[in-house]
Amino acid sequence: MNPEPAPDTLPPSLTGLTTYLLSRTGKAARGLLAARLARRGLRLWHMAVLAALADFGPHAQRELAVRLSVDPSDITKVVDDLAAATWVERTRDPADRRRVRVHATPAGLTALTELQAEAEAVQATLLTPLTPAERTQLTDLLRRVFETLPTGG
Amino acid sequence: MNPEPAPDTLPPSLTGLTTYLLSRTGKAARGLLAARLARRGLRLWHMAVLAALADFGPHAQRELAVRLSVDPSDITKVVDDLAAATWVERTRDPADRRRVRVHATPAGLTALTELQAEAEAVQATLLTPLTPAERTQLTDLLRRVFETLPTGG
DNA sequence: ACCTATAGTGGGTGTGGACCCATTATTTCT
DNA sequence: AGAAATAATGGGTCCACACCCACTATAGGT
Repeated sequence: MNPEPAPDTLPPSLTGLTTYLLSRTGKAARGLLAARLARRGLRLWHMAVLAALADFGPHAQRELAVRLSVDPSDITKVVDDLAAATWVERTRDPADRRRVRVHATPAGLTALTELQAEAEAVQATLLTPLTPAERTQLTDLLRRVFETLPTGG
Repeated sequence: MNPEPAPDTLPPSLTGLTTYLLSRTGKAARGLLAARLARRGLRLWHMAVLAALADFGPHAQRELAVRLSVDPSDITKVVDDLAAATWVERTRDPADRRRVRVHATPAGLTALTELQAEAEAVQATLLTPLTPAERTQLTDLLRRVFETLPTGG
């Protein structure tokens, strides 16, 4: 994650490409957030799953997998961790006992709020060079690009 | 790289975070470009090294490592590949015979132009929802964010 | 001459992410 | 009832990336 490595000037052939800028700033954003979550022993998927439960209520694990476009078997592992932290609970769906309904606990919701605060802190760091108006503008442009993404729009 | 996985709606708690949008669109950008380069048996660093040589002329390998913030031993491997493709040539620096001067061949420069075309194709795909004015606006905002990045100016 | 520092190289490690398969329990279809 | 589909789980694979160390060759300082 390239800590402090004497950043000579990069080739304009690269920095002139929006693709490159997106890729690099995206990686930085991801890295900063991941680092903060790592301090709590978490990864990005933990936050994503919590967010899905908070926004849309209880899910079967398979529903989580579909919504977040993750392999079901990986969802199992993420939910394992969240359950160990008492942030979510698993209950067999009585209507279809194959399904495991996952719901966030109050502690889980509180935790999510903290994680979101972390994300906003990263955001503040990242966007310092922009005025508030420009920040919302950037977010807006990004959201529109994101929504029509080839993979997962 | 999540090909076509039934993209249900994502949690607004996530999509409302600029950090998240940056991370995701950045990853998509990187993924699309990497996929195109992979078809030619290349990775992003190959393009980066070529770009550095094209923009700033011959480098000692260590200079490349510093400029691009890559480990010197990894630069060796990238230059190995580029040399095998006859896109760069290595020559011992007669003034300091420890140094290996790397310079791009004409073939290498032509190749770079093609790679840049690939990058612009990705860019076109990615930014379809935006008007030309908005695209330059996005690039502009991103460049400013990128230039003040915590890691790698 | 001697010692230290630097450039390049090869080989290796650790991590995270995406992916995949086999197994078990349960449901649905016929 | 029996067959086929589905949910969850545990186990692993594969790959890219960043990183690090040991070694050789050369240069520079004293």
